[in-house]
Amino acid sequence: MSLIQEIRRFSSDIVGEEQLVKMLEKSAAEKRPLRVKFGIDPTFPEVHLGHAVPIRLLRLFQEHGHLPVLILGDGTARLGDPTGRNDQRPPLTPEMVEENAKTYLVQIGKLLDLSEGVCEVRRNNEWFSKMDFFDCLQLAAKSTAARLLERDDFQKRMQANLPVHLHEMMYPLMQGLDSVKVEADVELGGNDQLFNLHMGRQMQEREGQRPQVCITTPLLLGTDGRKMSKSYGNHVGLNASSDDMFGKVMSLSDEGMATWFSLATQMSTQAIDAQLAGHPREAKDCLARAVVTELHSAEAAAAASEEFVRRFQKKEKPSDVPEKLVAAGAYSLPSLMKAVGLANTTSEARRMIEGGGVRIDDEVIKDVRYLVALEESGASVLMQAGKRHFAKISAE
RNA sequence: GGGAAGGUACCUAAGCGGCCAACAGGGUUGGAUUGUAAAUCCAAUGGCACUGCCUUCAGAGGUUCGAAUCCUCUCCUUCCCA
Repeated sequence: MSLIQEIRRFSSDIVGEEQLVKMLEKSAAEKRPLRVKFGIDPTFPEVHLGHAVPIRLLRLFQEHGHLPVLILGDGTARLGDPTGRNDQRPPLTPEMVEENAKTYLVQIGKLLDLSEGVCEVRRNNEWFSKMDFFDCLQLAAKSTAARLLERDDFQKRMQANLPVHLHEMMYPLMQGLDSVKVEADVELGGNDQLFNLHMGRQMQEREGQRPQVCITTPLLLGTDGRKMSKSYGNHVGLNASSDDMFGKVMSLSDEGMATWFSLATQMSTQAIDAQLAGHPREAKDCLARAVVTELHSAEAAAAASEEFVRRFQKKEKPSDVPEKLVAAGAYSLPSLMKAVGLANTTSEARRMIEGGGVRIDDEVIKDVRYLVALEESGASVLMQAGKRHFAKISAE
């Protein structure tokens, strides 16, 4: 399959498709790689599979000899992309951003070769930190209020009588400036990024550069069918353990499977169709294996699958239960649960107990005043809270 | 600068002097069922040394036996006019 065909598979919109075809031809003839920009703001400590879709497309370009320009938005992260948001997020401190930026590189490195020569990693503070107020004014002069207010998010917020802050309108301009600074030929992003990508294209044109081609990738929805986001808890982190990742994928709704197959795995369309024709559970197992294989290993995937069957289909205990040590003594059950982290508060622990969700050594305990006797050093009990959480508690 | 409407738990949103830890829906959590899918049903949903106690209804004061509810000031948001 040619590069352009593969690109089409992973994209939902290509602005300047004809231009892209010509660029690819020219690049091949002149042996000059295209500069393909992808920017990500280190606003959270975790990168998830949703982010992985454009990254995978970026890798595709890389495999074909082009140069990924990865922008870690340590400048833009301070502001935060208002896309899809109807509230302002609390501003991040430079320290938090730096912390996140480091882990981002590790996580993205699982999918993309970040070695020098085959990839360019930039931080946009390189230019934003040097701009003074008048530079900012100049940047603001690059667009108009009407143009920026066209954005869907802003429209919706204004209709709902919610605030739209001035600095939020700067975000697309900042992202556009990135494109100018790195002289991007192509920029990738999720399909909610179209507006921002367009801005880069326009700004480059104003600066006398060749406008970038904008490619957006379809959105990978979270396991519950909503937009994948950490705050919904429906995301699959690239850093997640193999068991966790496998379990998350298995909890995916059936409707989402087809998209997940095509966006989160490397499988061919034929292989995917074959899977989808079978039992949904088997298909999902195959999907989960594929995902875990890419981010961990085939062995880890096989192990995670077995573990999953053992735990949830056969309802056996997990093969390794975290062990917690406590001082010898008798404990009231709710406070012990809080102490070992199976509940956030004792009230929460009580609720679980009353709801029949707590077992000690396989026996359901419904009495909130139950005392766990761990008087002798070395004594231990197996505690289960809910379906997934286990702890082996031993007395010191 | 002038005028109007608002700020209630994770979100939406009732309550407008005692029956309020606060209606309802969403979400979340636990349970049943199941393919840890969907759908459905039940329950819980501020904290704690839990038949009680403590801290909440933007913030600070005040009125009252008693305030989320009334008054004063402050902070924040939106809308209209300039």
